[in-house]
Amino acid sequence: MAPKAYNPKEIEPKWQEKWEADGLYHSDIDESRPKHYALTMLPYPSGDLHIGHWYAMTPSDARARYMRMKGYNVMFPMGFDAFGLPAENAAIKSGIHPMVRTRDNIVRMRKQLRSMGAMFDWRREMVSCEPEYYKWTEWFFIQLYKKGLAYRKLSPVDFCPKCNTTLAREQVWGDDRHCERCGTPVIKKDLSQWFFQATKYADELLRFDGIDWPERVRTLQTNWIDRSEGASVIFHTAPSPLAPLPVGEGGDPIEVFTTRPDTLFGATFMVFSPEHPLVDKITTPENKDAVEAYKAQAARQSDIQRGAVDKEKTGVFTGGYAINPVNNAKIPIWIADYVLMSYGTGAIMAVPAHDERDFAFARKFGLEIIPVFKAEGAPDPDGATMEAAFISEGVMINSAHFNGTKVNVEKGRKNPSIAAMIDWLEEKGIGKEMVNYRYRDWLISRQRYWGSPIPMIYCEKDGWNPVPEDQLPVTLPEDVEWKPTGESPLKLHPTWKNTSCPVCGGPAERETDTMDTFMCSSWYHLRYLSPWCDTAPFDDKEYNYWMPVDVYTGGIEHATMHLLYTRFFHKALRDMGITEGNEPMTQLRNQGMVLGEDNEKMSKSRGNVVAPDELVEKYGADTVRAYLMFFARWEMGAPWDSKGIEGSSRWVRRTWALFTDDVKGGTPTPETLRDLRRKVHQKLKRITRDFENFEFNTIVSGLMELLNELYKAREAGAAGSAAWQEAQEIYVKMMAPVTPHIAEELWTDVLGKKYSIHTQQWPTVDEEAAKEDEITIPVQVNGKLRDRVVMPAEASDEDIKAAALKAEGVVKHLEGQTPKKVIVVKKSLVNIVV
RNA sequence: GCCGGAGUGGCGGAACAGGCAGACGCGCACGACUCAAAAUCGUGUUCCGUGAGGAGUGUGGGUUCGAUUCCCACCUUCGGCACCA
Repeated sequence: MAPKAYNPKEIEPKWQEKWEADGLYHSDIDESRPKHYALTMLPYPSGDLHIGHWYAMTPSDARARYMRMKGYNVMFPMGFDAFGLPAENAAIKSGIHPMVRTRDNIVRMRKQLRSMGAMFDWRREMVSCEPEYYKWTEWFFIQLYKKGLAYRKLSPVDFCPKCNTTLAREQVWGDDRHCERCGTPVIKKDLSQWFFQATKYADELLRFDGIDWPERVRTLQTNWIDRSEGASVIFHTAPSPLAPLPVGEGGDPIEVFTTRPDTLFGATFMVFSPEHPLVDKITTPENKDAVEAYKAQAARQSDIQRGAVDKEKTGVFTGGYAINPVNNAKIPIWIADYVLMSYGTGAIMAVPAHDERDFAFARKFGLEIIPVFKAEGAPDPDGATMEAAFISEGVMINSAHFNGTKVNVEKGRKNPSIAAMIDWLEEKGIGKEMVNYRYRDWLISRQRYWGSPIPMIYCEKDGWNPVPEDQLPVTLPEDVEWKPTGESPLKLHPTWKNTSCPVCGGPAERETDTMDTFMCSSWYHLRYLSPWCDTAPFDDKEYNYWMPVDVYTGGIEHATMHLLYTRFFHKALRDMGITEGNEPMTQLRNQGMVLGEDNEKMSKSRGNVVAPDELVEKYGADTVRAYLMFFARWEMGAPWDSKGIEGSSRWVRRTWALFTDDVKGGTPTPETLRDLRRKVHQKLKRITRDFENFEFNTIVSGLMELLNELYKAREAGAAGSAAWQEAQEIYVKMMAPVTPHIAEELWTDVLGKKYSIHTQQWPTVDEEAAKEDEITIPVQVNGKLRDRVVMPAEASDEDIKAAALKAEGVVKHLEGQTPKKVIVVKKSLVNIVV
């Protein structure tokens, strides 16, 4: 019988259908086995599965399969993050309803996802734009509202004029502050919107106890939150010439945040942000024109202009004064755009002697500079002549009873001078220890249609109230007009917003903004637990068994957005008793990006997009899977190489040939069989380790090496022996997570083993078989390789040393000299020093 | 400026306790098979040198018998943050 040719087009759909029919990848609660919840970030249903999706999902799938073979009860679900701007923008252009388009795309992408041969349990699929899902997104909003974590605030927000919607801080990218989605520079708008109080959890979000997340992500999140320790100090406005008041009495309080309270005695002026609410009040008539002009100019400038670091300092004097609470000094108040309303309190105490910015400002405008610490032992510096702000360690001066206190470079209370000052401020009641964050509350509102409705109702009499929970979901109306107006189409709908107040029953209006889609993706891992559940967002039984997520995989680009939101969400729910544990995802791993062959990011406009469907058509899914795992370090990514896939294709076909060639066994020597078993078990050991460590490229290269060994062994007549049978079995089991279809075909049909390969146990290493009998030991003279000696594995160091000294290459290089020292590294190397 | 990755052949990469640098694959060269090509198989492939040999993991130093691996300083590059008080 002629061997059957390798035909992925036949075997891949065949097994996919059988696995599906048998429910092979269904994951159900099974208390007798340890659980493993493997999660890969869900796609947005843009229409086509991209090679990047394959790159992200294939190794995740392979590892989930490996864990299953290791004996875990594995859940590996898949779904769609289906709300969002692109569908709505497409609707504005084409008139096709986003729901229609999204559902069509999902049908196509499901089919493409199935072609990967991944072990997704499709019974657990969730789609975030379906009312069965967003009912619970709304429910969560209400829970957060009831817990006091949702609030409404009028605030300047970043607004994308092209997408016609507000953006969260993290959706604004780049130096030119452009929209994450469309690249248009954002503008500022004042809108009243919903926020979640994520900052309440800032400190906890900085802790990563008990979770195995990459250093890189932890750093990004830590920098994003940017905790800074210091103190809040209350200054007061001083009596102005127009309204004289006794010093220390009256005046408006001015709260400032400072990381250097120990420099308070050197605060010689204050600077307000031009938008600070007290500016108008303190400005004196003679300064009014200049102040107004400066405010107008600052307002006109974009954030990028204002934010330029090397920009020359600008500012104007308001005519107003403040009282420094530590020494009652009367100090002038200026406004300058280097003070931002969005950080701290929008006002600073300026200490020019010890802050570079304040120093530059003081020199430019001739303001007083008083040094309050100096290098130990140095003469007192003179504020009038010093050339730069002094920021190293030293001792305090010019600071009343603090003089002599040591100042180091530590932050917060670790610095003795700061600790001493904070204690004193608190005792005197003029300030207190405080922590400030760059992190902001989460802006939820989007002036858009295609998102989950915000289930809130406004009544003239009773204000804002949540929709009663038994009336959820608030569904999106289907008959809306697509107009890019900057308002939600829900606002323009003639009747949808009209409702009655849940408190008084009188006429009221619904919130017409919808939710940020990050809200949907903050809890999708919970919906996978029981998407069939209609009485709660998830079934507790499923939660208790499966959660937390054991391995979460996805792109690094979500580090400060999705991953931070989902952690906040989990912690907030925990505090309401809805979830348990401190973190939703125990282990996180990030994959890199597949670039185009031109080394650029893949995009339609560049024409460098690689279509996975074509590759599957040409090579089969197994080859594409193997290549994606092989061609780069997973966490790094690499540019696509269309020639390289030939290597993976060759490996798959050579594997097929090895198993299907009609080759009779010979009379192998015992050494051949011993060698074969050794190679097999050594590779098994390494590949097992690589699966544990997410090192997918070496898993495939290891399989390639083993295949080469199998060919050699067959050449030496090993076919048909027991060792050969074992080698074949272990080889197929090891390739099963990587190339599930061909592995199944070889296991079930070619070898005739019991279906299915994917329910087999991962093989165990026979350490005895893996051991080397003989070892080749490199011998160096002065660190340079000169010869090798072959020794029995159990040879003593003495024997190895003796043999090494006699080796031909060594003798030649010793040239009769006596070795000073001979280093024998156990079973690995000899170095002779002369 | 601050924080964090990464620098190894023509290319992707390997080296997992500090111990043979370049596994595996792509590409390339030569050979076998073929009328020929493709496919397949085989051999070779870090650089310099005919050779013995020498050099070599971004650069410069250090520790060590021995450093891609550890330490110090720097360069390049990618990503994040940035007048953050």
